[in-house]
Order: sequence, then C-alpha cells, then structure tokens
Amino acid sequence: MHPLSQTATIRTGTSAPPAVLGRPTLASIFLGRPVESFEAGETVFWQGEAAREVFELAEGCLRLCRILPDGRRVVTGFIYAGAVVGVAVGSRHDCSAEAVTPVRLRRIDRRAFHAEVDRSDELRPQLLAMIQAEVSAAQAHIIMLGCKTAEERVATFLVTVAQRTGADLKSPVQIQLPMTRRDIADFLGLTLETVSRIMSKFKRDGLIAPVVQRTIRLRRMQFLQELTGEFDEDDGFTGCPRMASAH
Amino acid sequence: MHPLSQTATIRTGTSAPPAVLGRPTLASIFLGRPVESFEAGETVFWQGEAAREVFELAEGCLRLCRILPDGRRVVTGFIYAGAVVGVAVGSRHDCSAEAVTPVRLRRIDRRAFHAEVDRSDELRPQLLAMIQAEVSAAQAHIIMLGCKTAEERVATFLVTVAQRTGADLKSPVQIQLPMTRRDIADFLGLTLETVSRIMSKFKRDGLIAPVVQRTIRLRRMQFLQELTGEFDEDDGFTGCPRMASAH
DNA sequence: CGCACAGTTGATTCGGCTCAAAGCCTGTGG
DNA sequence: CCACAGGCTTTGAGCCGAATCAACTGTGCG
Repeated sequence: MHPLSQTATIRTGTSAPPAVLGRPTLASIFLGRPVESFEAGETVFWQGEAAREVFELAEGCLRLCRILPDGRRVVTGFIYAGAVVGVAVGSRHDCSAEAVTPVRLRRIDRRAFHAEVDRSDELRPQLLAMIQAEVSAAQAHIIMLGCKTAEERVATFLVTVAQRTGADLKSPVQIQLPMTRRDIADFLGLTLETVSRIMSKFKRDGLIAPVVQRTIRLRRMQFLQELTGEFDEDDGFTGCPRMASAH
Repeated sequence: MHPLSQTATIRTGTSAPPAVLGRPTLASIFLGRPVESFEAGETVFWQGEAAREVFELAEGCLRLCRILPDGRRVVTGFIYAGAVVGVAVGSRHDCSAEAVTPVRLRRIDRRAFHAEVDRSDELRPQLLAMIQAEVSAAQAHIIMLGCKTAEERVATFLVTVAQRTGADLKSPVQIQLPMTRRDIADFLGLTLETVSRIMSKFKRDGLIAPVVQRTIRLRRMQFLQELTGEFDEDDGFTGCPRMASAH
C-alpha cells in the first residue's frame, strides 16, 4: 500500500513458519522480532547515539542524514524496504535515520546479529557483499558530488531510483519520489530551488512526466542516462563496477 | 626514506620469522609474498579490471581515482603504508590505483585472502572493522563534497592528513603532501587553482608554513579545525563517529 | 475558510571555474 | 657550470553556474 515497497518485502506473520528451513539470509535473522512502526518524520536512530542495534526495514523509506554544527544538512542516502541498516558503522551512528514515509521495521542487538552472521558460512559472505554494495554506493555518491553538474546529478538520481525498481531501463519507467525537494537537494549537494528548476526543465523537455503527486514517469531513459555524465556512446552506462573495456 | 612512511610499515625480510606466532593481523596474511615496486606515476590496478587480488601497501602512497567517459577525474582516496586495498569492491575495480610516490607492495589472490580471513576468528572482525573504517571515510568525504566551502575542504584535508600521523593535534604538526595540487583538487572537488589560492591564503594568515618542498607545518591546529566546519566551540572537533552529545 | 507547508519561478549575487601569464623547481645535456 | 625544457605552482582578470533572496502558487487538513 505504501509507496516504494516495490522490492522484495519480507512479510511474515509471527505465526507463519519462517523461511529458516530454506537458505538463510540476513533478513531471516530478524524473523520473529517484533515489528515497530514509525510515522513519517520520526527518527529511528540519532547521529552520535551509541550504535547498539541493527535494523531491517520491512516497509517504507528512510533518509540517512548528517547535520553539521552550524545546521547544514547532508542526506547520505535513502533506504528502502528490504535493506538492513546500521551494520557498517563504528561504535556510534554517524548519521540519523528519519522516516520519509510511514515505516515498519524490526531491530536486533548488534552483537547478536554479528554472532549469528559469524556462526553461518552462508551469512558471512552475504554480509560482506552487503557492505561492499554500500561502499560502492558511497563511491558513486562521491563521484556525483565530486564532479557532476546540477543537471547530471538530478539525472543520475532519477536513473538510480529507476534501477532500484529492477525494471528494464530501455523502456519508460514509473518511479516514486516520496522524499521532498529539500531531501533530494541535500542528497545531491544542491539547493531545493535548483532541483525544482531542473525537474521543471526535464518536464518541459519531455524527459519526465508527472503521473500523480510524488510519482513520475521517466519517458526517455536512454537520453536520461546520457545526461548522467557516465554514459559512453560506445559502451553504454558505465555505472559502478563496469567500465569501458579496451576493444 | 620515502615520504609518508610514518605509519607502522610491516618490514619483514623473507628470512625473518614472521609475527604469525603472535596475534595474526590482516597484514600478516601477506607475509612471505614477494614485494613489488612501482615508480611514481605507475598504475597498480585499473578501473574496470577484474578484481582478482588484494594488495598490502608496504611503503609509499597511492591515489585511487576514477575517470568519467569525458575525462573528468575524481580522486576517491589516498592510501598510505600499512593499508590493505581492493577488499571492499565487487568483481571489478571501480577505480584505478596509481603510485603517487615510489611504492612497495605485496599482493595476494582475493579468494585466498578471504579464505584465510574466513578461517580465523581473529581476522574476521578485523576485516569488518577495516571495511567499516572505509565506509566511515567515504561518509566523511560525502559530507565534505556535499556541503563544505572550498576553504573548509582544504582545512578538512589538512586536518585529516595530520590526524593520520597520530600526532597530538593541540600542538603544531608537520605533514607531508606528496601528491600534486591537481590530485588534492580532484580529491576535494575543486580546481587546482582554487586549492593553490587557499593554501596561499593559509600561509598569509600564518596557519601553515612551508618547511621544504611538499612538507608543511600546521601552526594553528585549533583554528584549522574550526575552519573545517565540523568544529563546535563547546564539544570540539566532531570528526566522524563522535557527536555533540546532549549534556 | 485559513493556515502551514511543499513546490515553482524570477531577479540578483557570488564563490569558484576558466583562461592566461608568469614564476619555480628538477633534471638533462652541452 | 650554465642553459634550457617540461612539469608543477602561483597569481590575476573575467565569467558563469548555482546559491540566495523573494514572491507566488498549489495542496492538503483542521
């Protein structure tokens, strides 16, 4: 029902026999733990707080943000249903996690989580892979902030969200943007006005079309991907790991 | 002899009995492997190349950089002696590693490395801690690129390098900057001219003083830390994990 | 209805980029 | 030993992309 719950959400009643008999996943560690709900705007954990627990987002969308002493804010990432948060941090959270939409999640003690992972030959590589994906996303973010123009950043953001849906990126994709312009701006290192202006320009140019509030349709994916600045005519979108190879 | 080999460099002749009998570390996995040398400017591994091996930097300094199709460059990080590189990546390197100074390193097959770590109850948490530090550094980089001014970025860079030396940050610190202005600029998301101008300004203001070529002395650490934008008068430098706590 | 909040759009400003020209080391060869 | 070349750095002048400041338009919601 909620927006952005398109990815594989683990829906398991406490009574239903969990998938523990099948292949264990990181998410399965949270089975049996009570589900908590947060209203949009509520904070799940705070920057600077001791990182005693890890969380599994069952439904909704979180923003991870960090505030500088003088009030400047950076959104370091958006978290969607199915993801596990709070693993790759030290003893304290370096950012706050705030609910963008109504959120449902489970939590478990960090030590217990790590003990469980450490015990399983199947889970250990999964954890590593998860953290690698996190590093990879951070890297991509650094590239964006380090050298892309405002237009390229917005295009990159839209394409990234579209990729997350798993849809075929050749044809038009419909995406949800539950976060505000300010959230997007703080994620992209821009102002909300600049984000708004560029979205308007993309609409004028027929690249995107509003569907309903906070839902848009990406109409010309190919062109959008070229606008990200990472598109090479010969080899296509060279997102994170792939690269223009020597012919 | 080489600059920037201030951190604990693992110096072990192949004949000397390695520290394997003591507590194993990630670095000890590389003991016995042959040491390779690279000239300044040479590339250790390439962006897009299959990531088949991990590396332990014994001496010197590497820059990790990523090139966009149109030639823009981002330096995602500098690696110093003692560090292990190439672990937290997927199947392909998402950036190249180039020698800033003459470099000496050891390499080992990724699978072998991971097998070794996976086998040891002591090494597994060390690997996790290492990757967490990497995530933390990436986060700090994102903050910097996301909302800091040019002056704050340069100050942050200088303070970060100073922290790495492990010196007491109250008193003046002497640091090596083996990389070029362009490297620093590409790391900070600025142009080399801007970096140069700001360094000149810091010199004029008595914050830093040149010692010899590529070596400077940070004379007023407190003030430099305030310039980073992460300094809070009450609680001091709120670098990565710590945070202004509720009193 | 009226308030609060998100988003859009316009006018103006400014920080950092671009372009250009010297300075400065380091190495090299006569 | 000096002259010269090439790369790195510094400094200046002008410009531009995005920020800032400000007004206005939806869009829920009590």
